[in-house]
Amino acid sequence: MAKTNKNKDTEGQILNAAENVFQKKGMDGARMQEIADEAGINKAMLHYYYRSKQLLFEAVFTNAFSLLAPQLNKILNDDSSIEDKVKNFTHNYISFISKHPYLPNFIIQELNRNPKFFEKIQQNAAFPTLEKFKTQVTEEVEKGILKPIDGEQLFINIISLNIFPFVATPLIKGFLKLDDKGFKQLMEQRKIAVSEFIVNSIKK
Amino acid sequence: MAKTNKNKDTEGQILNAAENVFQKKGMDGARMQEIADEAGINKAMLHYYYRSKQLLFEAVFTNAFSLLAPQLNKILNDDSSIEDKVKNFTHNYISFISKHPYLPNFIIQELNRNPKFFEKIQQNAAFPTLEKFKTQVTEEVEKGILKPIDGEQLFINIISLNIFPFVATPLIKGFLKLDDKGFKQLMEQRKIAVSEFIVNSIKK
DNA sequence: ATCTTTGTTAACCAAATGGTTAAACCATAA
DNA sequence: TTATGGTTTAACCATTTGGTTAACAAAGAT
Repeated sequence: MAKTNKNKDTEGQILNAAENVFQKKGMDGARMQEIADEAGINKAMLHYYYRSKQLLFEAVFTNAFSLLAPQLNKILNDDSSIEDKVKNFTHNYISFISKHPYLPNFIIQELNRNPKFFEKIQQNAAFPTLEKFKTQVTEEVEKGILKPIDGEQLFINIISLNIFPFVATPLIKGFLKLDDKGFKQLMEQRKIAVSEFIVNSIKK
Repeated sequence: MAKTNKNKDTEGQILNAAENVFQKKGMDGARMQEIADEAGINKAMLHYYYRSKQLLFEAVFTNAFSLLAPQLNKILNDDSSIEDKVKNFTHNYISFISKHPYLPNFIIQELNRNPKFFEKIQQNAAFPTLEKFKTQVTEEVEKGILKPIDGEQLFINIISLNIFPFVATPLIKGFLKLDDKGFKQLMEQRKIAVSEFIVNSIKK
């Protein structure tokens, strides 16, 4: 039933299927049988390749985060100005997430369920840190490029504005009375609207 | 085990316990036995008063949303200027959520699990609509009080900035290397930081 | 006092679920 | 051809879980 089975090998098929099911239903809601059905194989194979539901889930989770991490690095560790980073990140991130709509909610939800998972993703090679971004904000404020603002708060603001609509999609669609198409259009507009909104606020 | 059992009656005790468990673990992760234990009663009582897990869950869910709805009405249907509403809402909402930290994530998560629940909460008497807010933004833009901005985008921005940190708490705590106390302080600062950020962006 | 309704419990049940096993399958190297 | 090793399957198992039942207690109602 899986649409995009790039992998011919069983192990990859399982991971693909597990991604679909876990990201839609979460650890608690997912069923091993459903993953097996989606992969078109016997349930015992899941255990043959991944031992347990927990381990299969962890494979999916770290995999998911390693997709997201490089996106965050673009705003945190790129060399351009804050203004340019905001513009680029907003544009790129919304494009990226439109292709992986379940990703942010999945990660946030499972991190809420078990905050210790954060340690697991921290081991990721590309794990992003805030340091550079914070000093850069301080510098640009001192140089008079930006209005005074705390780097941490700005970081939270940027990711809030970009990520939240994709986490709370049903809520937004409900309040704004949008169907799938309308929501997509609105997110398309946000590529510019959000960066304008941020730049308007911080640029001197 | 429940800390705040204001209700002496069994039915209320069950609802309190169910709120605790459902909001922390979600529909799929919650166990009827755990709710019974938390309420200090027999599991059969849950079914005696609420028939099924599904119905008990729905009672908790609509209850939770009816706490949140009046908060949203403050920004959508209050009579003050946009600037004042932003300031008030930001301040009040962050205070409110600090007392109910599981609320926004619970609602968002369960709405993702089953988007049809939106119809259920729409029947709520105090259900907020966007109409007034949108026309008010258009008016203030025309009067030259605000820079040109779309009302819907502004609404999304406001709730994103206010809600997201409470939905993605473990992520924020991880990136910013904060403990509980540090996170609380940061949210306290946001009461002013967020409204400044928004007002800076939209005020002419 | 006794009947009736409501509340409460322990024991029980059927279905679902994660996980295991033993046998079969199959490619490949000797 | 036939061992050999990894791969796959159907059947099975133990536990968990939402839900039920029948007996019992408490409290009004008559």
